[in-house]
Amino acid sequence: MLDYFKALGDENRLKIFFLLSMYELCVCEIEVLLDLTQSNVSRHLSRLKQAKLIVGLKDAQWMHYKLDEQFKLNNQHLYDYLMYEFARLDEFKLLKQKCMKYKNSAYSCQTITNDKALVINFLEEDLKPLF
Amino acid sequence: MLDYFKALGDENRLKIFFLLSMYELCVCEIEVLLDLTQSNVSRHLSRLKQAKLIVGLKDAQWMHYKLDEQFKLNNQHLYDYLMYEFARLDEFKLLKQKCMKYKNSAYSCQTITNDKALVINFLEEDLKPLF
DNA sequence: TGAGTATAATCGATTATGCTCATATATGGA
DNA sequence: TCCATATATGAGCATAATCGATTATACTCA
Repeated sequence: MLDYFKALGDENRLKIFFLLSMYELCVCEIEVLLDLTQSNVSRHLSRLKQAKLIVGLKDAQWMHYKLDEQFKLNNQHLYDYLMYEFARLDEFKLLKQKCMKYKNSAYSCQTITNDKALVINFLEEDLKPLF
Repeated sequence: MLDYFKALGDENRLKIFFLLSMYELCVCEIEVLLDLTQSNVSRHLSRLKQAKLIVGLKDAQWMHYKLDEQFKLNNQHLYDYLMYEFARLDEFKLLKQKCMKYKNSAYSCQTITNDKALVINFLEEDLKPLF
């Protein structure tokens, strides 16, 4: 319980957890979606993995991360709480838009880091304001 | 949400929250039940209060703290999760025993700090091992 | 009003955390 | 084999959190 709270008690890790609650993503995708450095993302993912909130799957040179199914099953109330708040808060709604825009684009794991700044910019454009 | 996780992401604060989920308690009682210094307890209580997890009520020179009812109402899933885990984990079962032993004793807010070390010792004695 | 006590606030030392930069490891493909 | 790319990790730094000790404040009661 303490490990969960510590792991989720950081803004960036909470956002990463949110993204992974919607899609299985690799490090470079999270990097772009949250505009964080690679080493930073990798470290946060390690902490989430260590807390058994997420699991990593290696595919060629990419590491894909997703929520740990055991966590969901064994912590139903906490999971429900997280999903409820994610669906309710504007900050996460915007991030969801951004994530969907990426998923609907032609970008992928293989092309996303060719021009990171460009993709970050593209994803920021024209998000529907919620406020 | 982040504030809740940060506030509960500390062992001592989680224990304090647990104690207050059972009983309304004052600073000196928490001090003895968890064997922490006064300033330490006071600081942790401030953080929990700041996160709107607990509320403080002043009664003469004593500050009594208890869970914030609004928190319970507005965060049902998280609250249920906490109660479920508290009821399940040995660490909290032991602490509950200790707390009940105090409540059933002759000690009170007024007398508990006369000989702090003595009361701490008394409360530690003969707890039923759960392991 | 003054002594005693409970709680809060403050200070400095220590430790933990998050970040960046640089480097190491692993994989795929030329 | 050699290079490019993806990820992980170590070093160093800045900031924040934690803690004990001390001081300040607020309250009670004689």
